[in-house]
Parts: sequence; structure tokens; C-alpha cells
Amino acid sequence: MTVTIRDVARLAEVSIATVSRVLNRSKPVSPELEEKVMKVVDELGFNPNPVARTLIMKESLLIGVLIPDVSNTFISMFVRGIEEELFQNGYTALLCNTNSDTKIELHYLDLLRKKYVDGIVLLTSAPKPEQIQFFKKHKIPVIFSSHTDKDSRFSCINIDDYQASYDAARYLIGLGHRSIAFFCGPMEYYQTIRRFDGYKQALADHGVDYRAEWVFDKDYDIDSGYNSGMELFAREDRPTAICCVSDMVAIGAIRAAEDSGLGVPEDVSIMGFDDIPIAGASRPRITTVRQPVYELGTRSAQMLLRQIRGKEQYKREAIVLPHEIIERESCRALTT
Amino acid sequence: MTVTIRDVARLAEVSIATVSRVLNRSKPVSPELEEKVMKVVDELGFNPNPVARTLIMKESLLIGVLIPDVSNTFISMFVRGIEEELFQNGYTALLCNTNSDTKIELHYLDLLRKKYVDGIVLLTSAPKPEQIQFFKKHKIPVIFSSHTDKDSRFSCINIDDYQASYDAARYLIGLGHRSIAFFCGPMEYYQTIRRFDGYKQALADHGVDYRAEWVFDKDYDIDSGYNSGMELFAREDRPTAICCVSDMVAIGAIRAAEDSGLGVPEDVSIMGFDDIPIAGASRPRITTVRQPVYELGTRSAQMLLRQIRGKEQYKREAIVLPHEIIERESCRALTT
DNA sequence: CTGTTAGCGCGTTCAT
DNA sequence: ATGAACGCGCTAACAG
Repeated sequence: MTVTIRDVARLAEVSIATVSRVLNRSKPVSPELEEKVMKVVDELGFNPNPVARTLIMKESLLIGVLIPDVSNTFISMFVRGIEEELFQNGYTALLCNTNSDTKIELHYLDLLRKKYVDGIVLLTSAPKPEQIQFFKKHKIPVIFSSHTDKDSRFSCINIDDYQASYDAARYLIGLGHRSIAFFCGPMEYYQTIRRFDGYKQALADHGVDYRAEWVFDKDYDIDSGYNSGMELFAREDRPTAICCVSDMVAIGAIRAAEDSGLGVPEDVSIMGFDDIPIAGASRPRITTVRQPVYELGTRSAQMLLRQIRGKEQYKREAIVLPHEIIERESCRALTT
Repeated sequence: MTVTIRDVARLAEVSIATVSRVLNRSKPVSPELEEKVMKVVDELGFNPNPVARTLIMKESLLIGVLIPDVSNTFISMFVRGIEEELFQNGYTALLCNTNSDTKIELHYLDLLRKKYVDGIVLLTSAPKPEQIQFFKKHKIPVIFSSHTDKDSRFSCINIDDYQASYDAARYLIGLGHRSIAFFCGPMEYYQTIRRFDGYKQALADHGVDYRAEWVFDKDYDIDSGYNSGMELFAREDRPTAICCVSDMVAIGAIRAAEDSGLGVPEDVSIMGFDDIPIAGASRPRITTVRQPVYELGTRSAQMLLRQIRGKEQYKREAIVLPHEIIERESCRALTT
């Protein structure tokens, strides 16, 4: 049925070793034989079986991509970047949604190892001890994305979450706001903590009061933004601006504002994060902190490939990509 | 380094055949030996190497997922459904973005075959002859999603695109609209054609004029909707309503309306398609045709697994999932 | 430069 | 019920 290296060898009247050598250029072969082999290979449409190859070489051209949830736009754009880069290099992505559940993450990690993936890109809520442990033990090339993982010895790529959040808050302060709420993610997330710190520092540096009751730590989705918004807007004492942890949260918050009879940005300024496509098209267009998502993906893949190819010589990299404030319509200057 | 079946056999003082038999329950083994084996398996934490297994069994527990682009929300939700179901059953998804490019599709198809994927879920613009050819030749289990592929012998799952589009147009007609534009996808897409037919039939059945200059066949994204909108709204002779091929197109169209000084739904009613989360949160909330995306994904996976497990006995299935019109704020009744 | 041979790790006959 | 031996398709020593 399927044509094997043996069939090629027989028809070309050479040994299987020779066929293997011309196909992999692993050792010199005389031009005549090479031609004979290639001819038969073309005729038969021979394709080396990658599984058999993996069994020996311990390399599969497979990359594991561990993420919380693809249906999140930010993540799917990130994945798209990874996949694009991997494809260019002959690798394929194994998609693993974990919901940030530690058990599922570990389960997948183990599965990926057994499938001999050549490397793993990890996008997780925080670099968990179990994960660190896993990669210390198994030495599988890995990139931690969206983390700035100082202590550990693993490569990582991220924006500067602290600074980005600081900049967002400062931007609002620059607009004249003195009461700024913060709609962030769960406080177990390393990312959340960094951004929260940036936010607080910006307030502190500019003499703006920090108010714990204006911090809502729900999740990254629309509903979280909406619920936080409805809760906040029902109070008498409202802030004039809100920093959101994602554009989706911002959209939920804007929705909540309208449902509470508040105008954005007339009554309350709302700032997003990520700059997904919808941010520039929604009403109002959302002022946001742009992350180079797609590039985060391609760069992750590139780093991982460098690591895979560099083997032992590879030196850990820690890349920080620039963020940028995109001014649009959802935040206005306070002219008291 | 890695523990193999041989290590287990040695420590348990049995043959590797016995170990294999208890692990796969392929043949009866005496209780005593079974216990001995399991004990050693646990102690060593032995995991059979799936690659070696694949080489013999020709099954990999890998499923190829061929899609145009994950970063499209509709698609990423679909993929999420697939992945969730596969995970429950011990399978893993290989993600393949093709941009609907026939060459890339074929390239991936061939790659997947060589990796011995157990099956493939295909979400493509149209069931192309090359694809039909491929699956006739290689007999790999496959599900065509978002296609109602009558002629072919392959299983498929979809909503009724024709009827859904018909219903959308009729809904608008029921609201009193008599001039309805259609923002659809590329006419090479089978899906586009079906929906276009449904739209035209609805107009015909209700005595509404069809106007070719009100049909814009761009793409499924925000920009397409925006560009079509800007072009249409610049004209003197405008329709009172628009049927869009996706919620993203609707969002672009709404944006274009506002940029053209038009209110939605006061000046123009705009209807979406898909009902992605953003549809219910954007301003105005988008009236749309709901597709059960996530279920489309899980059902696709289930069908594929049935096919894989049923082998020869499996009979082709063609499932049509229900759609539903979700009334929200972007369409209004015309009170002339 | 080329061919022969021994595995990679596992499932499965074929004898016992 | 159990074990020895073979082979899945390929790469990499090892001879020549």
C-alpha cells in the first residue's frame, strides 16, 4: 500500500542506506546514484514516514501550544502568529486549551512530552511551580509567553505589564482624572499583579488617591466588565475613569455604562487593553494600550526554534516588546 | 533514561508480551501476573511510547483541524468546541490555518496524512475537487463542517445556510423593509452562494425588488463591512436595511453608518450573523442569526470519533443544526 | 563512497 | 495462559 524506503531502494538498485543519505544529505553520495534515487523517489511519490523518523530521532516537528482558551480573541491572534511562523519552518502546532486549570495543564504537558514534541509555547496565568518543575526535569525547549520570569532560567517574551498599566493610568491622570477605577483579572495571575502594581504606582507618583473599593478583580471577558461596571455605576460615589485589563472588559464596561444611563466618554472615560480589531470599530472607538499580539506569537515561535536548533549552546532570552497607547474616543479630558 | 516496556518486563519477571497484554487488555492474563505487572508499571511510572505505538497500529490519537484562520472569533469558538470534545476522548488537535488557500490546504492535508492523524475536521470555503479527491484516495475519516455537501459521500455538519439567510431577509421584510442590501462573502464560497440564494428567494417570495448594486461580496471581517458600508452610504439611493454575512461585517457596517452620519437602527437597520459574544454587547446590540458554533464544534468531533471507531460499518451522516433569529437593537420596524 | 546490520519502543503472531 | 521472535519504517554505526 504505502511506499517505503525499501521500495525505493529496490527499484533504484541501491541500499536503503543510500536512499536515506540522499534524502537527508547526511553523507556524501555519488551524483549518479543520487540521480537514480531521486528519479525513483519522484516516480513513486515517496514520502519518508515521519513517525518512524520520530521514533529514532526523537524529534517530531510538532510544537505544543498551551493556552487558556483559543476563543479569546487576544489568544487566537497570538496563536495565529505562532502557527504562521511554525508553518514556515515545517513545524505543526498541537493546540491545548487548559482554562488555566493546573491539572489540565500538567496533563497536557505530560501528553506533549510523550508525543515527543520538539518544544512548547506556554501562555498561562502564572509560571506555576509545577510547570517550572516539569521543565527542569524534562529539558524540553520552552517559551513562557506573557511572562517576565526573572528568577527562572527559561526564555520568555512579554510586554512590560507594569509599565503598560502605569502608562495607561498616567494617561488618564494626564487627562485630568483624579478618581480612577481598575477592572483587572484574578489576583492569582502574575500578569494581574504586575498591572495592578503599575496602576497603583502611577496613582502614587501623581498624588492620586488609591481606593480599594474601586478595584474589581474578575476576569478578562465581556461579562466581567459588564458586571463590574453595573456594580460600580450603581454606587453614588463614582470614578471619572476606568482602566480595564482587556478590550473585552472595556466593551462590557461601556455596555454597563450605557445601561446605567451614563455616556462614554462624557460621564466616564474607559480605557481598554490589547487593541484587538474590535477596539477600533466599536462605539465609541476604544482608547487602549496596544500589545503587539501577533508579533508576540511569531517571536515566541522564533525563539523556540532558535532554542530547538541551538541545543546546548542556546542561551536564555528574555524579550520585552513595546506597548503603545492608542488614543481614540472612549477617554476624554476633564475640563473642570 | 526513559523507561520502556522492556524495563517493566524485566522487573516484573515476565515477558514484554505479557506487559503489553495487561496494558491493552488485548488477551487474558492471569490475575497474579497482572498484579505484578501493574505494580511495576506504577512504581516506574511507565508510559507506553505513543510514537512506537503509532508506527505499528497506524493510529496516533491526533486529529487534524483545517480552518481558514483561528483569529476569526467564529472559528476560534468552533475550534474550542472541537478541542474540548477531543480532549475528553484522549485525542489532540493539530491546528492548521490555511487562509482558504488551496495550495496550503493540500500541503497540510498531505502532512496530516503522513503524521497518521486518525481523522480530519475540515472547515473550508467550499468542498474543493482537490479535497474530495484526496479523501477518496486516502480514506482518512473526515468531517466537512459548515457545508451541506449533498453529492459527496462524506459526512458533514452545518446549519441550513439557505434557510437562515432566507429567514434573516424575511425578518427584515416583516419589519416593513422593502429595500434590503446584502453584505456577503466571496462568491467562490459555497456558503456565500447558499446564503445569497436564500436572500434572493426571500425577496422574490415577498414581492421585494432585488437590486444587484446592493450586493457587496467582500469578506467576513470588520474592514469588509466598513468598506462596503462607506461605499453604499455615500450613494443617494440607499436601502433601509442590510443583511450581513457575519457579526463582524455588521460591526463594520454600523461603524460606517455612524461615520456617514447615519443612525442604527433609526436610519438603517443592520442585521448580523453568527451571534458571537460581542453581538450582544456592542452598541447597538446586534440583531443577528444565531449559529450554535460551539456545538458545531463538539458535534463535528463526535461524528469524527464515531467514524474512526465505527470503521467500515460507519454510515455517512449529514447533520443540520438549527439556527435562530436573535432580536436585539440594530433593526427597527419601519412605520411609514 | 556504499552496503549490511542493529536497533528506536511496541504489538502480535506462533509456538508452547 | 505465556514467551520468543518478528516487523512497523527509518537512521546510524560499522565494515568494506
